[in-house]
Amino acid sequence: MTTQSHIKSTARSLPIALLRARETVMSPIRDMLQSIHLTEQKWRVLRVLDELGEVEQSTIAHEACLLLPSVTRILRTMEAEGQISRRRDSDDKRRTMVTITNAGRSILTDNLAASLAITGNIEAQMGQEKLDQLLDLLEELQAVRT
Amino acid sequence: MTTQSHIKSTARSLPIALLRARETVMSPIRDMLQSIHLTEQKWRVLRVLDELGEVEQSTIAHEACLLLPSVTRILRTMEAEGQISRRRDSDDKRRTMVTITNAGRSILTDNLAASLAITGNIEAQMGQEKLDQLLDLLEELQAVRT
DNA sequence: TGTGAATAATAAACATGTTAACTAAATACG
DNA sequence: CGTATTTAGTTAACATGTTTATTATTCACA
Repeated sequence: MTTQSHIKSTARSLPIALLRARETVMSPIRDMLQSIHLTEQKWRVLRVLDELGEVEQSTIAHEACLLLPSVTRILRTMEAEGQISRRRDSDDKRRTMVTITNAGRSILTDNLAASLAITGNIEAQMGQEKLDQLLDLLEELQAVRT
Repeated sequence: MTTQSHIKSTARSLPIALLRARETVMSPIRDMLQSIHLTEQKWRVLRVLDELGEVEQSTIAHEACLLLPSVTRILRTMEAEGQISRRRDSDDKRRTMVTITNAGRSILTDNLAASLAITGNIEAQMGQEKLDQLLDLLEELQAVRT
């Protein structure tokens, strides 16, 4: 028995449970990313760009769960490193359109096997069905109006 | 069609899906915390201490998904603000034992109704059964060896 | 069509998180 | 015993994220 104030256990607190689960999943991924000198944030940007093609910076921010000022700084270094390219949109000159370069895409493909191994390990322990179910529920949760 | 490199969509990427789902859930909670001048991290520390009673700082770090240097800094200000108290363990003088104070516990109880309302809203949209299922799956995922 | 509001992005100041090095205490075990 | 290793916590330097203000451009609509 503890001194608890009749509050739901942290394991049943949705934000804490999501955070802890994410830490578990990210641990081996962080190891992989560290070995290729890529931050978690840059990796998400590459994933989003690979998926969506050419998009504006606000879209990257939204999809990769980053704030726009972070995106500005991150893209500046990613452009310098040749992983992405940027151009001013001619229709709306406020917009900067961003695309992944071949070099950027190579980073993803070069590490595809390692990524699949990490996912495979989790799938082997939880079972494919449960993992799919979890991803379905997470997608549904994302769609909730808050 | 996009330029995609045969990589699973980000919505089916476990770490990205967990992050996005967490952003959805945290949005109203962040509003609540901002109104009581509490950071997300301090809120997690209070939740963990309320749940576990007196624990050492490493335990807080592990349970609240924080690094030890962050815990050091966070606890220093929380002690100054009277939300927690610390004492040197007499058996093992390396350890610092931490407890939540009544003032700290009050912060949790004072905001219990608001927290329940946020959870209630999500539950109303997803259904209790699915939410329970999601929490079960998240607990299971946390237990995976990586 | 012109003027106020909204939007995209950036810059600067600040807060927070992270890494590496360090201190103090405890443990392992030769 | 006593010396090497491990552990708990802190500090300091650095990297990253966050907030607020600013600029440039476009949109809304009177």
